Amino acid sequence: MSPRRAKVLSEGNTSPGALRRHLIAVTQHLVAAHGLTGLTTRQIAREAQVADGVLYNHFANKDDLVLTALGERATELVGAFHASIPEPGTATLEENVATLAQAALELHAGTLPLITGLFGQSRLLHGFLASVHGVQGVQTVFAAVVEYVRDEQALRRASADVDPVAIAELLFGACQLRALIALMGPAEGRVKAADLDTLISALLRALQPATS
Amino acid sequence: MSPRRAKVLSEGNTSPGALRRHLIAVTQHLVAAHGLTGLTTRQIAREAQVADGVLYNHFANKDDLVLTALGERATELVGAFHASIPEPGTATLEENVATLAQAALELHAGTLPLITGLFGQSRLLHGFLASVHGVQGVQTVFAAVVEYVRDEQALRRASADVDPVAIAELLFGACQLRALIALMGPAEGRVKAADLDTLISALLRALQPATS
Amino acid sequence: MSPRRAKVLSEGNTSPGALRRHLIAVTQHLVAAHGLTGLTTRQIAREAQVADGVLYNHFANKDDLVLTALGERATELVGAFHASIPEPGTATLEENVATLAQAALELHAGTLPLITGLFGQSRLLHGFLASVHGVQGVQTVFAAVVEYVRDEQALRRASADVDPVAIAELLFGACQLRALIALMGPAEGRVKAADLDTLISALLRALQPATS
Amino acid sequence: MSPRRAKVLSEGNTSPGALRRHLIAVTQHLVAAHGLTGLTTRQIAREAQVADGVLYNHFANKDDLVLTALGERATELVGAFHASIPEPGTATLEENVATLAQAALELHAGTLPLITGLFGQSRLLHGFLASVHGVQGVQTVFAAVVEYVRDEQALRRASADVDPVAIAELLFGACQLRALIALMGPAEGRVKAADLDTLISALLRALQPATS
DNA sequence: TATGAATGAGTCTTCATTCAT
DNA sequence: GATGAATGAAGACTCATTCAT
Repeated sequence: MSPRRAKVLSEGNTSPGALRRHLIAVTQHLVAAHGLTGLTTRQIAREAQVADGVLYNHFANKDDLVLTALGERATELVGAFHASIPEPGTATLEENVATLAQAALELHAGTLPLITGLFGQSRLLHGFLASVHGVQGVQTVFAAVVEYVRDEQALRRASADVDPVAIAELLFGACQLRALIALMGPAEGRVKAADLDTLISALLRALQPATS
Repeated sequence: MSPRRAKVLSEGNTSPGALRRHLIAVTQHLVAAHGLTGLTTRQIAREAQVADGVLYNHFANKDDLVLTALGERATELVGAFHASIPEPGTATLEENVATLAQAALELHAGTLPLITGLFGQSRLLHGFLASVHGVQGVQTVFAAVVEYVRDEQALRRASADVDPVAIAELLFGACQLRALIALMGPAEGRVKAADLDTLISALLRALQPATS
Repeated sequence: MSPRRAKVLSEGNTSPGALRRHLIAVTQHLVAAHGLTGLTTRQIAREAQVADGVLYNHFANKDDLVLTALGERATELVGAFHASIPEPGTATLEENVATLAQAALELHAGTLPLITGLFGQSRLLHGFLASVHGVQGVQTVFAAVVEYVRDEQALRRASADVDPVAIAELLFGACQLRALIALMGPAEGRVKAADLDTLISALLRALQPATS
Repeated sequence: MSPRRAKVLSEGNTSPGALRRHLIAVTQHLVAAHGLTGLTTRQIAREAQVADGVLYNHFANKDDLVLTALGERATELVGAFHASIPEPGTATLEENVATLAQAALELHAGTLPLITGLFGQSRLLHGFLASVHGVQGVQTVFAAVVEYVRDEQALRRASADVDPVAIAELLFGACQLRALIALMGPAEGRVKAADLDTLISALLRALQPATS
């Protein structure tokens, strides 16, 4: 009579798209935990406690599911990062840079495991980039940091002599490096509250206005 | 005494292990061009213009070949980097940082495509790390940069107030970031002479001795 | 709810595990007909009129299928033999020995082709022995004959001077010998009603009570 | 100049066919030790300390080598058995039956591992049977036992009422059974001096002349 | 004749995808 | 929509055989 409901979904939840969301969540979880490389549709189905075929009722194919899951997660992470960007001129520059560094570390720690298996699979990679460009693109993240630095320069809290893009590259790069190294270690306790102090000090030296 | 030779190998090349080297080179090329993920033994064989089974006359299995190829290439890149490290106190600090940055960019641009598909395949990843640790390990690269900075600090050409490790992280991180972004672009013309000037300026600001 | 059905299975046969049983039967047939040595998964699939991969939907791997098929068939044969063992003291000793001999011949004729390819493949061999020991073990077959002889000795229908184990060895051995020789002949018409009369006479001479 | 000599062969041994014999011996050894199933040409070559290809300089192909090795060994074993057959009328019947039983056990213990992997490979099996028929065939072994029994019957040392063929079947069968069971146990210490006393007693009962 | 690397058909197995129910 | 067995194209690897030297 009524369409069969997947066992996992609580009985009350018959809203259309509930299973779709469940599959996305499971996929995100599996990718974050074990990477893209070993991921099979059967694993996803089993972890989701759902039949092997359901996937194809909600997605065109595996790539579609994976890309959707990755895209959504990336959008979340990007959103979280944007929300963390401090208002220029408030607090101290040091506090703000620390905030940015922490946020950047979390962004990369979250992002890197997702995309690590994407390179060399151009179809997936470009699908991912396309899906991420559309919404609140990744490049906006970088731009936002550049923007922040520029604003602080305008406010004379940062030296106008340093290139804001270079600062953003140094900040993001160091965080990405740390995230990548963490990825090579044991799977547990990936990033947590890393000690970013020395990095921040060095960046502040680069930013500091000329001591008149 | 002399066994059959593979058709691909030029007639003059009868040196033992020629095909082994050929397979390694082909594998390095394929990994650099398309990543580890889609790499199949048949692809390697076809690209090498050789029968499917040859691989197993020279390597224990696919992993053995891949690890050997990756390890050799990494060792080459590491060696090239080490050779580029300037002597502290010679030339100007700026010239030296520029040299280091260029070398770091080349190192990461060469390294990243190799290891990008390694994450999530712990067997391969750890095999790779083990094989690279043995000789002139990767970690020595980072240490060498730290060492260089420390030496310049001792020579008073760089401020003693900045953490050498932080500088190395910023330098390597920014280069890795650029390499990763290049990886996402069109497959051709990966690195070339990148414009590192703004990065170098920013780093120099971080390094500069207090203007007394 | 009802999944796709394999084309081979008659339309009426929707019982779960039908294809599993089909694969087992096909495997038993192939092993009985051509032995274990040349048996490939593709042969099984083709003979079963089924795709190459089905096997792995129902069994962990080829060994699992083969062991299951062999174990089931052996259990059947052992069961049939046990059912044929006459009640001591009933009928005549000669009739009973004839019954036993016929049953033993059938047991060995059925068993020998199954295990003939097992030697030298210790993994399979031990798997088979383990799987057969569990239920109504093979060794119970031998013990049952020994038991029968002992009972007839207690009833004074057989001489107490002869070793029951020796009688069982002679009986089983001769039947195994015939089964092996049949295996070497043309593949068709393996056993049929063999002429066991002379064997039975000889065994009865060994069993006969001392003519006082 | 002089044709290359295989390293294993002592330098003095340049007689043609020496390497051929070496390969046969190695093959016999390997088959006896590990059976036919896992036997590869490379194994043979390595064990023989010889290049992979030599085999094809002395034999048409692997089957030819294997069949030759098996045939020779079988002929040896058959010869040894024939040599053991006692002269009818000499010694006691019991001693002679014991001698025959021991010889039969050795024959089967040596033969069975050789042919165990042959069933189900009709090409090999029939090649083997053909090669053994030619010379001093296997069936002559059985016939010789029948003959022996018949002679003892003529000498009145064995009852004329028992079928000599049946006696031979019982004797050979029991020995084959023991050899097969030994094959299923641990690989070491295959047969050795088995306790055949009870078997011999039982056979003697079957053979004993009517107590007039 | 001996060498031993090269060959490639064939083996077991995996896995994204389909589809009858 | 949901189910889960069936499908079959690939993938890694083996091994008897060939052949230039």
